[in-house]
Amino acid sequence: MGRTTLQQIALSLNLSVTTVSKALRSYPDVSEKTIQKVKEAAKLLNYKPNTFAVNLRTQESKTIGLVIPEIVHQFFSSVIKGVIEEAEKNGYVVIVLQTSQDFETEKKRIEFLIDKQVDGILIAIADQTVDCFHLYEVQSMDLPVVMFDKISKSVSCSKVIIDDIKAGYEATKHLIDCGCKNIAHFRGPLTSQNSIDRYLGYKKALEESGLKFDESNVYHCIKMNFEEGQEQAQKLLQNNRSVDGIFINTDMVAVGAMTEFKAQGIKIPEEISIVGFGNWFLSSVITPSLTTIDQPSYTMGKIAFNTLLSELTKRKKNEHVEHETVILPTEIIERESTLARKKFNISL
Amino acid sequence: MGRTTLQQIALSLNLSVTTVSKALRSYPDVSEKTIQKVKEAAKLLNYKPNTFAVNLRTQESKTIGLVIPEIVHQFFSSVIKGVIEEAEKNGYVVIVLQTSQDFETEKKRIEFLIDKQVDGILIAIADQTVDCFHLYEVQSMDLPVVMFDKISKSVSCSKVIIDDIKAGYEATKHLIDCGCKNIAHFRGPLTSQNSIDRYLGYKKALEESGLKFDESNVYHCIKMNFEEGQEQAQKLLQNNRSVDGIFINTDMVAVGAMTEFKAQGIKIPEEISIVGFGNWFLSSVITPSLTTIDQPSYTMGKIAFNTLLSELTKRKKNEHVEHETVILPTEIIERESTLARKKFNISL
DNA sequence: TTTTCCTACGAAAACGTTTTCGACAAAGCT
DNA sequence: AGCTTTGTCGAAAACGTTTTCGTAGGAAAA
Repeated sequence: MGRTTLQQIALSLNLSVTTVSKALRSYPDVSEKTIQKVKEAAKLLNYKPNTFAVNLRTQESKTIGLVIPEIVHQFFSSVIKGVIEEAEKNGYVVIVLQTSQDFETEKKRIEFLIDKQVDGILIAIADQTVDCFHLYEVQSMDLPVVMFDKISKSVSCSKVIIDDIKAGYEATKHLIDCGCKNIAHFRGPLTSQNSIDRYLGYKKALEESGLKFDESNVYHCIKMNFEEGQEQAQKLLQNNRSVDGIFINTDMVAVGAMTEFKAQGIKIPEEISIVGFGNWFLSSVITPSLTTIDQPSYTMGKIAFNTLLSELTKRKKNEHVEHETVILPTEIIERESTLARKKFNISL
Repeated sequence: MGRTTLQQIALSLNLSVTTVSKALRSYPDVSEKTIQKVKEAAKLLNYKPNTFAVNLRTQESKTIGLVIPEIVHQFFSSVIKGVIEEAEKNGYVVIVLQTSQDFETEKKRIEFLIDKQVDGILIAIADQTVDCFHLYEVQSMDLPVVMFDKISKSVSCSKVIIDDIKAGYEATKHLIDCGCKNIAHFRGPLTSQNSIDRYLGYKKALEESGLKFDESNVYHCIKMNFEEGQEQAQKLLQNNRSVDGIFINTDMVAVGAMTEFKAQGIKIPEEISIVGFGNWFLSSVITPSLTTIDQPSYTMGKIAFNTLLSELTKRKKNEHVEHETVILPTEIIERESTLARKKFNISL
């Protein structure tokens, strides 16, 4: 009973385990005739190699770890999908783990993956992550690491990202083109490279257009959720009623802000234009629909896996691996939260 | 170099591998003194058991498979989160796989998991799944299966579900209480037990309230996405303009339908009241907000894992395992898509 | 004929654990 | 003293592969 083993095939054919093993992998030092015989017998007996034994012998698990801040999240769940699909195609298994944006749990998750002996790690680091010693440790164990989306410049590894500065610049530029004169920004955590770059893009667009940049127009979000969008919107209304446009770090916060503005009777886009980030599905169905920056998530997952895979295969062949940084394109999606004002300008 | 092994600890302490192994697991036949010595040395040398060897020896992987129709999906991603969290607490690893609601890929995924030698499988079957031989096969290999949410009555295993009949009944009852007289239903695939039960609940509510049940008021959705919601809404408008309430199988379809109704200038809830299903986040932020049925997803994932875990531990102890069916509570969330009409009735 | 060279196969080690079974001493009991 | 019990430890087998190294025998070359 149980799984058929090489042993059993060997016995049934009067061959040795060695020959059977080699035959199944089409070694050149076994005759074509026996290769056929063995493969037939294997199919007949429904032979499946014992993963545990193979792993132990080859010292690799065909398993990679995927570490992300949140699972229930449109962007990251799309990444998961991309990674898993690509992994499955190549016979790899993915262990998905979540950090809840917390540094300590991130360290624990990495430790867990090392314990489980994955072949490599794909990670989008937590916003709270400040140092990356836990990743250096991974690398010191000779495991390849590929970072995507939420990266740290301090780690020397392959990366798959978007150009957040450019995206932030274009989002802000769009608001300027719509005629906004006093543009605020809801930014993310200070430690997040995404937030930093989008903020820099925002600043650059303002300065290039001759609009004054005012630090008091920048609002900080930490948790980046719906409620924080509402809170910051309230704060903005208390501070400065002359703001006529906002570039918001992420769609979820933008939707929170829009909900608050609507509740206070402020008209979007007539009084305030809003640009979000991420092109979440919900941004297309809320009223008014939200202008936003589309960023690839599914393909980012696919590409991230494939760069990791290529590092893995190169290592196996003892080839030199060159770290590469892939930058994926973003695109602005114009919708109602800015459209009206643009029309208004054109008619002038 | 590389990982420290039992061998190395044994050597450094002048003990045998056997004793070291036993000491680390605190066997009773090794003295307290050496246990301490060994554990110290293990910590000092940063010993981590080699998973591959342990797996091979114990013939278990501490890994389970999680098979779901879609990853990028509010409900299922929450389930994933629940499962993974609970698994991590218990030292288990989760392999997440997606079927895209397709029967053939479901079979392939199951095969993949068998190949990878998981200890058990958690599954929400695809809508297109008609027979469950692939699951019988899993069970015949002595692997426990637990189904959740999307189940098949033909499989004898533990299940974690909601009472879809009751939920469908209450959704429809709510529409009736709001004064709707001609209530339509957007149902899901014929092969999905969820859809069947919600449909039955809808029918039951109508009949109990003395409203006529009309099969032509039932619209079939297959893919259950936004676009289908729009299409069915269009179809409904062409067929029958006297419908004043709809119970829609899932929020995403409901949002599609609402978008179409709004585009056609039909007022919600004044002309048509709508109840969705699932309490997706977006249903709370669209205009008007959507009345819906809240169903537990995160806890469903947690409970599903734990019932699987208990089956696994019982099997290891050679205890008899009793299949159980856990039914989790649902709750109706009343929002604007039905609220107004209710108020109107009260004022009469 | 002898030597060399392939071809096709197998023995055995290794991967690192866990567990069974014994061994041996010391201690406890008639 | 003889016997059993108890407390510690280790040898060895086993899990199922993969790979290194041999070897037997026949064919080709000398």
